[in-house]
Amino acid sequence: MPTRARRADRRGEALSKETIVHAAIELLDVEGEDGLTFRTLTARLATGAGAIYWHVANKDELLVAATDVVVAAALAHEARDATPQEAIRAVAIGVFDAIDAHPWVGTQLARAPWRTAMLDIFERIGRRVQALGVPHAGQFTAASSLVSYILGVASQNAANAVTARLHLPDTPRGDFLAAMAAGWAKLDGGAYAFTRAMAGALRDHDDRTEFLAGIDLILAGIVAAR
Amino acid sequence: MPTRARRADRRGEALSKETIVHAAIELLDVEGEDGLTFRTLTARLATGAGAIYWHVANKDELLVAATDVVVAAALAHEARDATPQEAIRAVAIGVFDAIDAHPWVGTQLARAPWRTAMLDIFERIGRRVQALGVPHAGQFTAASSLVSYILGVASQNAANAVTARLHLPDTPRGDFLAAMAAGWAKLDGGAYAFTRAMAGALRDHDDRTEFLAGIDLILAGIVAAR
DNA sequence: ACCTGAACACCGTTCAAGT
DNA sequence: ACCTGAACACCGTTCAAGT
Repeated sequence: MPTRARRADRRGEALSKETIVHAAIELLDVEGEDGLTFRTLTARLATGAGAIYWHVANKDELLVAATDVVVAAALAHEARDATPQEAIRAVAIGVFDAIDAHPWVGTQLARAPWRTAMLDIFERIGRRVQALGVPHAGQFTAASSLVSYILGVASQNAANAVTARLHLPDTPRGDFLAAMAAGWAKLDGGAYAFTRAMAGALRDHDDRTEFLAGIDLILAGIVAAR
Repeated sequence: MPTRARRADRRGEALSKETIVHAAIELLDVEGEDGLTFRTLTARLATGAGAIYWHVANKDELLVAATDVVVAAALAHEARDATPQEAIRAVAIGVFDAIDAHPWVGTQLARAPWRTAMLDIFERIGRRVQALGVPHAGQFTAASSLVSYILGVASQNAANAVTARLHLPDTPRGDFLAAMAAGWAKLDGGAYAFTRAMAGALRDHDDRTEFLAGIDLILAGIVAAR
């Protein structure tokens, strides 16, 4: 009975959109962005391509659903009795870490905006912007600037990590930064005077700290404009 | 003589990396991100796939080179006798408009960071951050926050435009925003109270103005922290 | 040195056929 | 209603063969 044996492979779970999305997330996490194909997915779920298409319209819908699951998990717990600034930082770090753990989410958020995932982030941030006392006319700008910054930096960070892993696997982050900083230090002192001077800062910086420092910069600007 | 006739198709120009990159840019602009394939490219250049691979290592190198050309053009003219703030705004708008005109550049900058294109933007911004009087220790954070914001928002904007064009072709921007705002206005008042309240702001906002307002927010934060 | 174009190893998606 | 898996129309890339 091949059918029984195959069903057993996904532990008796019936095929459903949820099962499919979770298998997709696992493939994306383990094998990377290119690791998810309808062939790897049908193999893992021990089924045919048509079965997946019965539950899901196409690959894009699958990616959107997977992104929603990860972002929802990242936003799952809300910090109570925190200042608006602390709460905004918490959301930012939550999204940052989620994208760091699932780099493909960064690609996805950069490509298909204003779906559920992004809306949830916007809502979370926006409430805290209101709590900050920003007048109504400035709330849209403040919230969307923060969201854009968060998604932009986090995605770029993830892309960096993927590129680094691709070109120099098994290289510790520190070694990679040192190598890149060495490259900056060798740049032309005329055309790239600033970048060159930043080589040291690049080598010693911490992505998360830097990310949060940028959030604080925007928060300071929001408070100053208030 | 088929060879002569084919050469004539690209107006006597010999095949070179430059010719190839320019043809790629044209395809990307006219046909969109998916419009560039080695088949459309060989058809346009009236040659074989191997000819292109002789000049270019792979599709990724082609995309990177195309991005560099567009960004270099966007940064071509530097504003003289401008305040640092004005100069930063000018760079930001230049990149924004370039990505708006060539949406595929946004995707590219979000995926393959720290290549020439991004480095050039970083350098331009960084010099003005220095001119702003930011102490050395804060320059890296300030410059990379600005660059991240610029690329993040501009890319998201481009992705939005592409999505809109894809799903609702021939719909004016205003109609699209109105439809989206109507969607926001219908959101659940509990879970999405903030987003719902922003429906009006979404409908009436201008992407460029909003983008610049975010830049000003960060600039205000940088000046406040100085 | 540079170009040709068929061939290879993949994709996402469809669909007649099964249960 | 749900699943199977072969088939279709594509991809990027390679490579023996030409000039």
